[in-house]
Amino acid sequence: MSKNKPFTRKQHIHQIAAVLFKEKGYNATTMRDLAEKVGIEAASLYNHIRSKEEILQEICFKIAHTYISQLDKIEKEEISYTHKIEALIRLHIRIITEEIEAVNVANNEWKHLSEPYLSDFISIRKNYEKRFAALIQSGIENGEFQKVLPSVALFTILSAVRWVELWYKPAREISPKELEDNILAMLMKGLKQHKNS
Amino acid sequence: MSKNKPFTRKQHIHQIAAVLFKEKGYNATTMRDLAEKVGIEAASLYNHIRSKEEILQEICFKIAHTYISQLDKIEKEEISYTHKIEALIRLHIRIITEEIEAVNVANNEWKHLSEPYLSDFISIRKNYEKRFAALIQSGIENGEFQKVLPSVALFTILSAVRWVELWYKPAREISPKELEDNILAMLMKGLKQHKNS
DNA sequence: AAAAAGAACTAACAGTTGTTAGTTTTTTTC
DNA sequence: GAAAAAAACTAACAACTGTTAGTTCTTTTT
Repeated sequence: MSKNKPFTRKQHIHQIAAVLFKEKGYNATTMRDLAEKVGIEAASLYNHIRSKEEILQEICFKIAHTYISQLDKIEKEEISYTHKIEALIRLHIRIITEEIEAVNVANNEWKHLSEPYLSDFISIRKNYEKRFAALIQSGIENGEFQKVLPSVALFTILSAVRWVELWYKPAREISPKELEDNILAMLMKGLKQHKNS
Repeated sequence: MSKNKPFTRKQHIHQIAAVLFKEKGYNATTMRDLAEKVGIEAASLYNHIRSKEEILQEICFKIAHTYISQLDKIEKEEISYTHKIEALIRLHIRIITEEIEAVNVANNEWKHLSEPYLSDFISIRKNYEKRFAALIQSGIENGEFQKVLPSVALFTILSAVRWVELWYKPAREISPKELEDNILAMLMKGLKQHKNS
């Protein structure tokens, strides 16, 4: 029972698995692929994990939990809806740039979860979207935002920040901060020039 | 040699394959799954197609061609950059709502293409993005658009319309036209209320 | 240093995969 | 209606899959 190490072997396996799941997809990644990258035999993986799907489960739910716990915090803050939405957009971009592989897996490979994990994951996600949409709705009622359909605004925002995941590379010439500022400008102000600003 | 039918068996196979590839992913869809949905034995599929991957190839390149040919047309029209970008956004939404399964496959399963198709597909796509970004760039230089990074604007737009593919269902209470209008409003005007409009 | 626990190994399994070979049935052509 | 072509079938293959069993080596604990 020794767990005072900075990185356990299990975490190491998860990390490499996330990279492979992202690159090749969950189904196309074999336990032998994974084992090779880790530097052991496929059978040896089972000293650290219970199954291939367990890896996927832990990646997906870890990311889901990260988003939820941050949303909890933002909901409680006493700031304008504009600032709440901005905070959420920045949050998404930051999580993506920090944990790009895991986020990608959670976004693209969750469908390979088996029940009851699949249903769980979907309902966690729906709940998150509902709460996000409620903030937009409040901002519209408040007069802070234009009268758009909250669901459309929600998905426009969520998908806009999601592209970061497909596109962002640490080596890129643009910093996460710049990225945040530019995306925020696009989403909050729109593409069109306004005569009075 | 009889090809005067409204739908060939091959087209039928492609159509069902697109649905399955979308639902379960390319790798998780077996030829036996596909055959069952078509109503024949797996081996019989090979009277109509050369291989499993050929199906994926034809789906991906058909969609790529649809986008490219429409972009060709829009580039040539003599309208403002604002109208060109709007036309492109509407185009994306329309293609997605009309061919939702095939678009989903082209967007999510292309990575399972083998060479040289993989490289081909990637370069077609990059070329499309380059031309789209050039239109945004011109609009900025022109003063029609805000000074955002063209690449960020490009990806914000592309990803915003892409979510439609994950979200749109023909049974939904919202029509494609409404969807277009709402997304356009979000992207062009932004979420925030402007005092003078 | 002995004992216990952890983590690696080899070998193999049972099931699934895309695909081919060879044959029979159905449809089209003349 | 005979001949040809198209499309279905059954059977099977070789490769690959996740995983287990049993064993050996290495590290930690006492």
